[in-house]
Amino acid sequence: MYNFKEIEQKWQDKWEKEGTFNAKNDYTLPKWYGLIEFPYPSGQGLHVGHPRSNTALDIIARKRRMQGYNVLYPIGFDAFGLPAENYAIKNHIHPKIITKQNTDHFRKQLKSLGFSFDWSREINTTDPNYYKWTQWIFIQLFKHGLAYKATMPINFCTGCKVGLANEEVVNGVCERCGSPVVQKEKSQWMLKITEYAQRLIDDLDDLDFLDKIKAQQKNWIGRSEGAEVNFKIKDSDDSLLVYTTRPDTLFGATYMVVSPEHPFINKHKDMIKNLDEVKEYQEKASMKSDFERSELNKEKTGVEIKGIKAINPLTNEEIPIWISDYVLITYGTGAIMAVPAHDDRDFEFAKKFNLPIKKVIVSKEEFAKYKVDEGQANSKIDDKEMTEAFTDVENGVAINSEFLNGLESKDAINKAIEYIEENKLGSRKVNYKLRDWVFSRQRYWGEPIPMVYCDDCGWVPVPEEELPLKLPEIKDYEPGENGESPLAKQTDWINTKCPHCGKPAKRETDTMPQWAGSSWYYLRYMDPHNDKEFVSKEALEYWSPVDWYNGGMEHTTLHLLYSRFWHKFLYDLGKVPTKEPYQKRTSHGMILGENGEKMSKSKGNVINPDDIVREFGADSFRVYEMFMGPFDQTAEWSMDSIRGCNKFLDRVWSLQDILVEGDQYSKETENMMHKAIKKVSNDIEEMKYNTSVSTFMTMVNEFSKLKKINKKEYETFLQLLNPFAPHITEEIWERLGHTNQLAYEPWPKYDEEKTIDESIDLPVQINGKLRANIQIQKDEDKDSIKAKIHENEKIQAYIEGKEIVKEIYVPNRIYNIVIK
RNA sequence: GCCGAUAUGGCGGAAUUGGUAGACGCACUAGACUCAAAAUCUAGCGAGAAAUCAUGUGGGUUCGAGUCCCACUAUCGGUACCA
Repeated sequence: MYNFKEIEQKWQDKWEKEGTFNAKNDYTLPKWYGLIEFPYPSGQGLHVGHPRSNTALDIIARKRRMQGYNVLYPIGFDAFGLPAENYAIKNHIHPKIITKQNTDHFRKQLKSLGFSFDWSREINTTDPNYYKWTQWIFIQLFKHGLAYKATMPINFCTGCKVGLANEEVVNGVCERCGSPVVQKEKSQWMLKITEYAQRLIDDLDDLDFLDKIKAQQKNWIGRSEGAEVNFKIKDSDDSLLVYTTRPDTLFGATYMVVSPEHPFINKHKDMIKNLDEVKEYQEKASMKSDFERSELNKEKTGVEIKGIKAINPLTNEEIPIWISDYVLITYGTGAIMAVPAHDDRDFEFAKKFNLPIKKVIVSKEEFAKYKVDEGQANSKIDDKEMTEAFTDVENGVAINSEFLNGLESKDAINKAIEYIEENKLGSRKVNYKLRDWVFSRQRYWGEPIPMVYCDDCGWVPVPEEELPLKLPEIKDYEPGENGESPLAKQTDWINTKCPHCGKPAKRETDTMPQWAGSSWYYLRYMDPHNDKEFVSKEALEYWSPVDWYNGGMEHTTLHLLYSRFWHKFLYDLGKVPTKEPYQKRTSHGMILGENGEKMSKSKGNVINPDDIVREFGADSFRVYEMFMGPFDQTAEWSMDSIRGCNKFLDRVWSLQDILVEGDQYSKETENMMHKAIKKVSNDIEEMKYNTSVSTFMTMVNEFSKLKKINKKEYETFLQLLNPFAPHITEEIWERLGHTNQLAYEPWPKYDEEKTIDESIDLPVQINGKLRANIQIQKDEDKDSIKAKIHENEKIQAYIEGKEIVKEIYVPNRIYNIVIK
């Protein structure tokens, strides 16, 4: 048994003292920048999921150093956030103190795992020297019109008493506390991320992100193409604008629907005959939480707005207008034309309220069957027969639609838009699901938004030379009943002078969301102690972009999107040199408890990394997390398995007992050594760590079998294993007589020639079934192989008396005889 | 519903991308060492008496399919009245 406790402490101390892994400020060297998501220092301490990500990229960082790169592998803490604040409210301890305690604990835990972080660049989002620049970026956004105040119906969590971004609402309840979320009108700071929607899609093309991550980004942005069309209101100059992706179905629009919040209703209240009924419906809808609204989506509700009719611009028919909450004010124009025959939701609504259903599209098969002639209305297809809407764009042909008749849906859409534009009825339009980012939080523990409101000048940013605008020390963290920030009670702090005109003015009391600090942290690492700029130009030019970013799948939509947005904004200002922040993004799978369930305190299946380090050592922990399964997939924790990894390292240590001299690979191992170097080198790049570890195990088995390992072999082995198990390998390296550290030894090279076996155990199949193996030389002549095979007794027994149809030889791979 | 993924021994998982299915590890069994146990070491370990059968199910392509194609099923993750 090797003494991992002593060894790991020894090397960690040495690394710390010597700053072994600090990135060099020599900008002439080839660089590599690896990034892991900086942790939120929770009270629970490090989770076993953190080391999975950290070890994976640590391995790459360590390999890159051995390959001669100047490596930046930084670490910091994303320390603003609700848990610390909620803890503060409960226990009356300042979040700053909690955060400091948690951060110290995290730092100690991370250090005990031997990650090659550059601790000299540690950052913390709650440090005024850091959030100074977060505030600075906000001011730039404001100055360029991308930050604005708007009174918006926002998601309001009844538990946290705080406005939430759409992203923080899960199934209608608060992502953090699980309380119901209701709609509330509130003046909020908003960021115009929608302005970047198209670029956030387009620029994905040049990035090396996992496909599923790109897909998630695109889904979230949710681009759709269609048209906006105006429907005239009868007996009025007004019209109602709708958005549709299916302008080819215009002839089938038999009614319209507006969302309960639509201004149309108030505007025309004089014409509405059943105003009370409509108002009552509006009221009911506003009382519903998001949860109820989606919960009730099975059963549609609505009220007809009586007294007002719209005119279908293509058929000139009068159609009714309804109000219903299945139409959302936040998407498109907040109003729709309903085509019940070709939209599932409209169909359901029409069935319930007995509205006409008019079929204007049939499937290609149906179209062929009825031989519907172009330009001819068709009565053979009975609208009443429909039991569900026909929505397939790929397979539709227009009917009963005058000039669209006979066109396939895709062409019909284009023709319809052309017609609409020519006749000034509307225009082509692209829509996105993505909405502007609600950037205000009515909370204490976040970056103060550096804005001042002056009655005369409006919103004025805090002058940049006054940044950071520090978060004031307060005692009461409880948010106000109406959802105001706790800062709203700090009159001393609020009252200030207008930076513009000098008159008395008031500070913004909302703070930034947790996403803010993490939207640009990768930039600060490049130059963390700069007090003149957020990063120096030289550092940016040298380190940009992040070469490889790894983190959890839970952050591949929002965090990634938000930081890409900020980065693009900074790029437009000429402040950063690249269009995108991260060149490559990968994600690790979750680690579940031993019972296959998500680790949680309540389930009692949480594994504490400290216990694992104490019992097996950091190296065993690291090796196990890499061995447990494919890196990008969910894996269950197994104590038995980690013991196996610990045993493996014991055997690595024991190889010292069978060490012999030698400065060349021995004959018996040469082939294996070259293969192993190749395999491990490639595996690391593809994050196939589990098979790298099995390669190491196979090597140890082989050396044990040979009962010897020479110095050269041992050295190469240690070099390959070093990124995975840095402490034990450094220790043995030293014991082999080296005075330099393994961490900067050049990565071993392999010779392709020598990875190829000289003699091959060639499988021989008959009709695709394995029947024998024969020994051949590499690239042996086919005739010679054929002769050997036909001499083989086993084979002869099989082909005796049978007709040989053909013989297939795949050089050096397989030989197959087909018989009848 | 939509998007994405996954399915291989008792278990975690390998398989050079169409070429010997089950590498490596765990668990298990036997042996060595020990008074004994643990640890360690050695050997065995998909099913079947065998022919053979086996990579979620059913088809297909091929000399040859875990891998490719078609149609399903199950599980997991994300998302959802987005017109």
